[in-house]
Amino acid sequence: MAQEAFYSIYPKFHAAVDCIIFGFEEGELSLLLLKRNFEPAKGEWSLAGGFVEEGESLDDAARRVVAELTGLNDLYMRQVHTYGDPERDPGERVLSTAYYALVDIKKYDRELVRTHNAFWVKLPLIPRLIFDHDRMVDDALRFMRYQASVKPVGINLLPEEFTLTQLQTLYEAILGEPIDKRNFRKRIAGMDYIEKTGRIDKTSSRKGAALYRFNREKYDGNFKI
Amino acid sequence: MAQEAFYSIYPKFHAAVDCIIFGFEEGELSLLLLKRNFEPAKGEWSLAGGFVEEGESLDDAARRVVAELTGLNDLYMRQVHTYGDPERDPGERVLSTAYYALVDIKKYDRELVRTHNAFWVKLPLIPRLIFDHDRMVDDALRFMRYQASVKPVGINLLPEEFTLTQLQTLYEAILGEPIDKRNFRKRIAGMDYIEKTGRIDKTSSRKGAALYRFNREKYDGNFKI
DNA sequence: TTTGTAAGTGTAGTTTTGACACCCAAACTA
DNA sequence: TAGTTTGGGTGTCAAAACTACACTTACAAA
Repeated sequence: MAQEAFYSIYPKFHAAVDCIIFGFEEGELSLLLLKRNFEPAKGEWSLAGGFVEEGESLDDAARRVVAELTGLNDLYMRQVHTYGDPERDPGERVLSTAYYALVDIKKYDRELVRTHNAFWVKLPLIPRLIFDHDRMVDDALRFMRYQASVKPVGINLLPEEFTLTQLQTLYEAILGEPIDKRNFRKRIAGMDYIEKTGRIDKTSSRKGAALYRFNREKYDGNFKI
Repeated sequence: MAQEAFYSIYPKFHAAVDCIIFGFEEGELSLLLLKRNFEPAKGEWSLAGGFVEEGESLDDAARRVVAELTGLNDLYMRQVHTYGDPERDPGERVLSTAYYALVDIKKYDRELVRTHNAFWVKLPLIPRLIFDHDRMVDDALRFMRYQASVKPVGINLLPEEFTLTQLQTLYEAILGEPIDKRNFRKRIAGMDYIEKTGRIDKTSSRKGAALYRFNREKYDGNFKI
């Protein structure tokens, strides 16, 4: 294309994506992190990342990186921020765009994760990460918390059907503070897009707890106008 | 550096920044837009943009682009999003990171703006923009509105000293809805970081209106803990 | 001195939020 | 089979936050 001539005098850069993959287990948020058995920074901990390929959008690159590690497609993912400090990667200059992903921690491909030498690490135990990945985690966590406080994205960390106690524990983990059970259930009762399935979960208590599910149609109907 | 070998097999891309420059005048938000007298897309309207240079961070590139157009440094600027669709620029592939900037519309360098063939356009009159710049404006506006609802970033659109009526009109423009005068003033009265200067603005009314200023120290003291 | 303009001020009703404690259903055990 | 254990489920009241609403004031200009 003739227009290429306009751009050719400008520099080009490597472009990467780094993914903050959240899971939820035993009442705590976890991140899926790589103990790198490859260069650069072999032996250190990092986020799951990869270079953007020709003809691939940033969003697609992030989806590919997460799918290669977990076997999961169709995850809830959002772009967080792009990091462009010339010194951020000590090797060569790389622009990196961070995405967060929410995973139902029961579902990922354990074999894939093992072969990548990746591990779920609970939030308070996160080790120091390479480059500026610590900051990416901070920013992603803040952004995810904000989103969770505004719309029910947290649902993506739970199985299709969940109990209200699970949902409350999840939100306590996300927001980092205890929530009053009755007030919480009152609020949920006001959300018609979180609906009883009629089924009962018997694993968590003798009495059994009602299972709920998220109804996307009702939610979109309420808010998309 | 030896590590460069790891990256050299991956593609490189042009990286650009595009800036959504907000101003406030006559009770309405405006954007500073370019009527392009240069290729590509000569004759069409676009955001102020530029390519990232070697050794320059994304933030610095955005500051440079805005400074080159307005003569202003030290503006309030925030990264909005990075756009990476391979087809987004019909010329050649370019990753573009959008930033918004808030300008006191009294202060910019008129000569610079004129030579760039740039114009302040009130929000409802914004023309169709090139590439995906329309979407960038949407995203920036949504993000700026959110930030303004949470912290007093709007202040950056006003002169150092301002009246409460100006401030209210500004917030009405940002939020797009009328605000009750007494409730607004009650709320502002509760913010000790918006303080009376003791001076009076006589330009807007016969009676004269008290001038206020934003006290950054008090604000940081209240919220940075 | 009259008139016009924007500045400035308080209250009462409503809604939202937050604190708080007990009974229930079922399974397990003695 | 009675008793115990465990998490599930439910309502009220007080405080705080928010919303609606209308008149007086100071000054300048006519």
